Amino acid sequence: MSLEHAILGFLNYGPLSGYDLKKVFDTSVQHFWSADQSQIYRTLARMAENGWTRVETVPQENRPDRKVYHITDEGRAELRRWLTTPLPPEENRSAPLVQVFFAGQLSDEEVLHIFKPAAEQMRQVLQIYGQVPVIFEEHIRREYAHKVHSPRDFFFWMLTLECGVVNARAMLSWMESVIERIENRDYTISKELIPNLKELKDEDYDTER
Amino acid sequence: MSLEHAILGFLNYGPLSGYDLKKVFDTSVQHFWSADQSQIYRTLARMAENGWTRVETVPQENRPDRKVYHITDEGRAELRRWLTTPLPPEENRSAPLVQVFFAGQLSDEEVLHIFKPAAEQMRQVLQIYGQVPVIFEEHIRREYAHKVHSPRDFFFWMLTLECGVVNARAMLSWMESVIERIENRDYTISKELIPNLKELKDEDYDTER
DNA sequence: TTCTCATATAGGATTAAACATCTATGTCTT
DNA sequence: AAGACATAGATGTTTAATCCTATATGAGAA
Repeated sequence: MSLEHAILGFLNYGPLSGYDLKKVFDTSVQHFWSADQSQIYRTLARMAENGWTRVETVPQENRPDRKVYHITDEGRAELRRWLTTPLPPEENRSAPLVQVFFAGQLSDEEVLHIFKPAAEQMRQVLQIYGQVPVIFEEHIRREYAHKVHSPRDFFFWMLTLECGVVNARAMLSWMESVIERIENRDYTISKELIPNLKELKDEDYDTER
Repeated sequence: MSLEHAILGFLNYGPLSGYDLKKVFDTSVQHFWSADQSQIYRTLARMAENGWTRVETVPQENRPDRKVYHITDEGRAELRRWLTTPLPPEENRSAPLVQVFFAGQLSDEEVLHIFKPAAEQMRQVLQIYGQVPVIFEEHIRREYAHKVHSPRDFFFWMLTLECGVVNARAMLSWMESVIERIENRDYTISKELIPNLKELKDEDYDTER
């Protein structure tokens, strides 16, 4: 699980409570790792049992005590171990691609009715990405200034955004090319993208159905 | 859940057993939707309770009975409903990006030690994608020829591959650009990709640590 | 005055999935 | 003769995550 390691990564910049962590997740990594509030609390509790974190209970008046988590030496070791370990290839499950795979069972109009909102969604994602650095910088300047260590840290933070933009642009232009082909009733596959494709001949199809 | 709908999609081409389905998943959609064997059986059982499928038990000698699942009218209706419903935006969790985000805590060499295997992995993925149409076509010609309906069906199947290739290429060239920048100790963010980025000045950083 | 928002933590229920293991047997290879 | 592989199905356990709800209270807005 990476939630644990993401938490360790943040705690390594300084101690935080569950509440703090939720805010940090939402304002910095939500574009590639969303975290549920209750999940954060539960994970934090488990990590304290593991010995990766140490809890400091800060009493407050008229409010539940803040439980501030500090990273321990074991936690730091685990973070380093994980950060330097190449990850096994992810298998990405994509529900939209399931729709595409079975889209032959729909009419052209219905297919476009799926692709057009999806393309529009991608454009919105790109817009949101455009605003992430603004929000992120505000946040850094206000509350977390003391946690920005160096331009090099900042570089890696922004790389994750770059990755998102690259991805979203690639998806968008692919979707647009699909929309164009369908509108032109041109059901051909890009030879450039899929070179090993032999064209199936008519006799390969069961035209009975 | 899309596993249900993927199963409905396949059953709509013709009745299949759990065992058949596992093979079909592994040879056609594994590049964007892997399915666990036990998960398939359980889902199939649930769907039969739902009324989306009907079970036909085919006795065999010296072997467990085959339980062949047929799609019902309700199942077909549900499939259509789902296929024509635009999906809410997916939030993609990416453990590798978590590593990138916290890579500032590592040395350049250690970062390259993550990125280089990742890039190599991507190249392999692209190689595998190159062979998918070959395997897929063999499969179609042998066992599932009767299930290929039309060039249009085939078009959508191959679109899912196109998408994978587009994605993998985008990721690979991004990774290569990151590797290059790090090797040159050039920690700059692409202005073309992230235009809204104001450069942080030295006084914005806490140089104490 | 009521309502929402912010602060702060936490438990219950449910879900999708992964992982391991089990039951049977036929065929093919070493 | 032993082992691997294919056929065919199924259960138990654990994990990560989501959703909903509960407990407290202060501050500010409608």
